[in-house]
Amino acid sequence: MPEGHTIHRHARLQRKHLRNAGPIAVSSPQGRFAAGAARLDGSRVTAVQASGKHLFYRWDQGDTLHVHLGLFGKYKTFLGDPPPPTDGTRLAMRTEDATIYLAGPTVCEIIDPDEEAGIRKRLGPDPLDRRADPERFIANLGRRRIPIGAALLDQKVIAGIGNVYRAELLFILGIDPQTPANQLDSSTAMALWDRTVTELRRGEKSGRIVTTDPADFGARRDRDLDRSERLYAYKRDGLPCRRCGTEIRMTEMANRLMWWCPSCQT
DNA sequence: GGGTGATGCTGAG
DNA sequence: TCAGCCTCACCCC
Repeated sequence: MPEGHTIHRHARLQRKHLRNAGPIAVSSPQGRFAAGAARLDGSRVTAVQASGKHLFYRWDQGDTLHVHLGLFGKYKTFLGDPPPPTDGTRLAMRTEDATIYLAGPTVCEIIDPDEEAGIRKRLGPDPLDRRADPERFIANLGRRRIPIGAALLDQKVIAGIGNVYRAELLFILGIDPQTPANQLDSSTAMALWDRTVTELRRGEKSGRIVTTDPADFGARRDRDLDRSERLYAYKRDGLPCRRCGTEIRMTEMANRLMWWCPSCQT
């Protein structure tokens, strides 16, 4: 379930359990991270940081653990006695009161400072980072001729947007996904950044992606919405646009499926 | 119980 | 451009 909001949420929630807990029991039930787990076992976590879709854990013996969930990766956290790990559990971290299981990540590795610098260098500004500079995002767009629908998935342009938010943000701002990135005027680009910040923060808080207005469905909170009510465009091909009634269309862009309203997004 | 799709990304060609 | 990787939740019998 991982776009940037999920990763930042994991960082925030796991920080509570891991940071300044006692020594952490680290293992790799599945075995594929056995050497790394052995190296971390019994150490303490001093920080958990999210950057785009990457997670970095600082350990007091100097190591940094790097995790990227990819498409399939999932965390599960249990308070008290955890159930036995599944066959796919790559990493288990256990403190006195919580156990965190990680399964299916694309990346779970111990890295050195140079490697971390390399990863960070490849990332554009992160809308969930309060120190992020929107001007960098605008400058990045200005340098690309690719469609904005492709640029938003490029983590070097902006870090943390995934396939759902790409479709939703372009719909909300009424931007045709085919528009070349360098042809967005700077006020539109700034509005796109601002809305991205708003929506990702909203997702980080609630733990789910909701871009519609609950009030439109007679609901009070994001969590009260049915699955079919949460989004404007994503996976709604063939259904009427919530704003104008035109059929939502589906196409492929940057190797991923993309949904948009041909009448609202021009 | 089996089949399938998924909110990601890389590296080979 | 495209195959490949990683795991599990969900859907349909």
